[in-house]
Parts: sequence; structure tokens; C-alpha cells
Amino acid sequence: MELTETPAERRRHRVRARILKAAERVFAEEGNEGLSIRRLADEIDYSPAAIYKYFESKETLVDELKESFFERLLQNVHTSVDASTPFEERARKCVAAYIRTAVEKPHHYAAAFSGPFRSEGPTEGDPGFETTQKGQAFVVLSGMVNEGIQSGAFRHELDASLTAKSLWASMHGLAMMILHMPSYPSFRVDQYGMSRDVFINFHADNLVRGLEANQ
Amino acid sequence: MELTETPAERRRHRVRARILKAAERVFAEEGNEGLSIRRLADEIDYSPAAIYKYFESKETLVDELKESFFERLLQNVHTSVDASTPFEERARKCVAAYIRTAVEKPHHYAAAFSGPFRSEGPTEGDPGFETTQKGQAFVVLSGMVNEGIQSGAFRHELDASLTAKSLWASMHGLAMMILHMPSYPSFRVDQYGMSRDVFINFHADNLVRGLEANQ
DNA sequence: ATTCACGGTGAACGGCGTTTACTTTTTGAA
DNA sequence: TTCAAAAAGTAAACGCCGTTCACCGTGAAT
Repeated sequence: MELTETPAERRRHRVRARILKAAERVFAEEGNEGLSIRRLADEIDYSPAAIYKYFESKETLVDELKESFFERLLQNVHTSVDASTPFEERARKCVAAYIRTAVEKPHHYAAAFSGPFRSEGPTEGDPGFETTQKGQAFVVLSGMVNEGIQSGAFRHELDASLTAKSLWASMHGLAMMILHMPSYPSFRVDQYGMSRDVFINFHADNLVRGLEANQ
Repeated sequence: MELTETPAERRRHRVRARILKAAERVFAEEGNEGLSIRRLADEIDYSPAAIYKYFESKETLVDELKESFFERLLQNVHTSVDASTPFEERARKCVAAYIRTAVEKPHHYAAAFSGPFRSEGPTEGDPGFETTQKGQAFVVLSGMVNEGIQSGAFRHELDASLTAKSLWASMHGLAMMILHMPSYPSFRVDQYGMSRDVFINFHADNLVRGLEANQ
């Protein structure tokens, strides 16, 4: 087992990275439709066929972009929560960080939840699901809900896994709404740059309330 | 002003309807990708160019499919709620009907909330928004939330319009999740055909709880 | 009877993802 | 250093796609 890569491997990685970088730029700006293999090849001064020496298909290439976006998403959520802050505030911050990151890269986020409906997809519980970034995000969310339940902040009869899914769905829904109806007053960042954040917090508050134990 | 159409108009409408019918069938089964003008023309024994005598572009054709889906969605939600049932149950039934209809026609629903992000889109408050079926759906939801607030079931400080958006986002999110992760145990219809409905009700319950006044 | 708009068509344009057959470059062992 | 084999890169083509254009027939209105 080699500690360092051979020059050939280094070279291969460099070219691969160049392709991904160009792809990332175009995809972020114009999404899946705007990203074509031919255009990509043009930008890096290669022929279209060359791309296929590095990626099996356009889909696998885009999948890689999506995975690294989810890595970023997960990281943003992680670093946004400070273990010392009280639970409810932490939960709200977590939701807000998720939505904000999603909105920062609309094409990435939307693409991750569109496209053909594969009934195969990663099945929860299957080995491999927890290794994807998307799976990790779910694990984090699940853990937070669990903490809420055991600390007594959330209703004790809640199932952590189901609740996490419910919560995730609601976060996801708001992110999608903001992406697809940016002209709605409540979703637009207004002149003070506040309107959207206010709405996100309102949404997060409603969600957390729905899980809280009646005191 | 003519009370009856001329034969030419009748003919035109018939052909238009034939195109839409074939398009609807293909789109429901295979979505936007599976629907091509050429294939459509093939199915109705016309030439591809003929379609353009009836529709400006593929996009406008698909837009018409989406609009009529939302008409159906709105109708389903309407007829699912019985004014005599208690408010909370009605609210839950409304959410469930929305999600169920969305899931019945995955491609229609997903297509309506995907595609390019147009910053123009229908702006709330603009004339024309309330005339779209999507706009109507929002009006209905808004009205229900309003009823909840004024009856005291929901917190009195809630803004009806904002709350309706928050609620809609959460419904939308679950619908999308079910569409894109049908293999998740909670989202799949199990051997008893129950699992998914149970989850939908759980979700709806959480949402309503989040709006309820603390008693 | 003669327009003339309308419905319909075949062929083409430019784009797409992908494959194939081919040449060039790089590599690693003899 | 030589040389065969593997890898990198390419031009051209295949079969799709949405869309347009020039053209032709038909039927209705003047």
C-alpha cells in the first residue's frame, strides 16, 4: 500500500478536480439544464468524450456535486449549533442553518430532491445509508430530537425516528418553497435583509412548539 | 357573440383535447422526461410540427397539465372536508387529502415545484395569482387557518397568511419526501396499506399542535 | 371563382448524452 | 534504453430532443 500517489494518479486527480470545479461553477449558476458535457469540455479545453474517461455518466458527475453539497450542508448545521445554548434555541438555529444553506445553493438542493423517483433509493436501515451525507444529516437531526425527548422538552410518547422525519419534511418544505417562490414577500430578503429570516424563525418556532410537551 | 362554436372550432378543440389526453397519459406515467413532442405526435398519428399549431411550446403544454392537476387537487381538498366535523379533525383531513392527492400523481406534483427558479413567478397579491389553481389552494388554506385563529383553537397572535404559508410548506415537504423516498419504511404503504397514512396523520397532528393555543 | 387563413407535413437546425474506433502519450518492466 | 501495453485524448457518428421553415392541400369567405 502506497503512502503517496504515483505521478499518474496525481495527474488523474488534478484533471478530475478541474472537471469537478468547472462543473460546480456552472451547476451552481445554471443548474442541471445549464450544465452540458459538451460545454464542460469546452471550458476545460478537452473533448466531450474525454469526460467519460473520468466519469461514468453525467448523472454520476452531478451526484458527486450533490454529495459534496450535502457535506457542506451537514457541516454548516453542525457548526451552527453550540452545545452550550439552551435546547429550544439550538433546535431553532439548526433548522435555520439547514434552510439557509439550502437556499444558498438552490440548484444543488433542488436537484437532490428532484429527478426520477427511484423506488430503489437508499433505504433507511440499509447499510450504506448512514454513510451518505444525506444519511448523516438525518442521524444528526434524529439525535437532536432524541435529546429533546429525553430531556423532557418534547412529549415523551414521541418516536425519535418518526419525529425526525416529520421535522425534516417541514424543513425541507420551507426550503423548497423559498426556492420556488422567491417573489413572495415573506420569502424575499427585504431591504433590511430580514424578512426571510423572520419567516424561517416563525416556521421553526411552530415546528418546535408542535413537539413540545404541554406544561 | 356566438352561442355555439363553428365546426372549425369544434374540430380544433377536439384535436387539442386529443393531444392533451395523450400527453396526460404519458406524463402521468413517465413524467416530463418521458414526454417528448415526437413521441406525442407518434401516438396521435400526427407530425411533430403539428403540435405547434396547437401549443406554443412543450412548456405551455405541460403547464396546462399542471394547472388541471391543481384543479383536481383543490377539488379533492374541498370535498374531503365536511363543514360539520370538528375543526381539528377537519384540519388534519385537509392536510391528509392534500398529500394523498399529490402522491397519486407524483410527476405532476413534483413538476409543479421544480424546474427553473423564476424570480418573476406569480407574486402573492398580484392580480392573477388568485386565479391560478395554486393560488386558490392557498386561499382555501388561509381561510381555514383564519377560522382556527378566530375560533380560539389556534393562538390568537398568529398571522393567518404567514401561518398558512408555514403550514403549506410543511405539507409540501412531506409530500415531496414521500415522493422521493418511497422506500423509507414510514413512507411506504405496507402490507396492510396503513403505514403511510399513519405517518401522514402523525405529521398533520404535529403541525396542528404547533399552532394550537396552550390551554 | 378566387382568394386566403388554417391545418398538416418533411426536412432541417442546433443542441444533447453517449459510444466507437482511432491516435497519441505515458508508463513500467525487460 | 527499448518496447509493448495501458491510459489519455480525440473526431465522428448515433439517436435522441425541441423547434422552425418552406411548402402544400383544403375549406370557408368574399
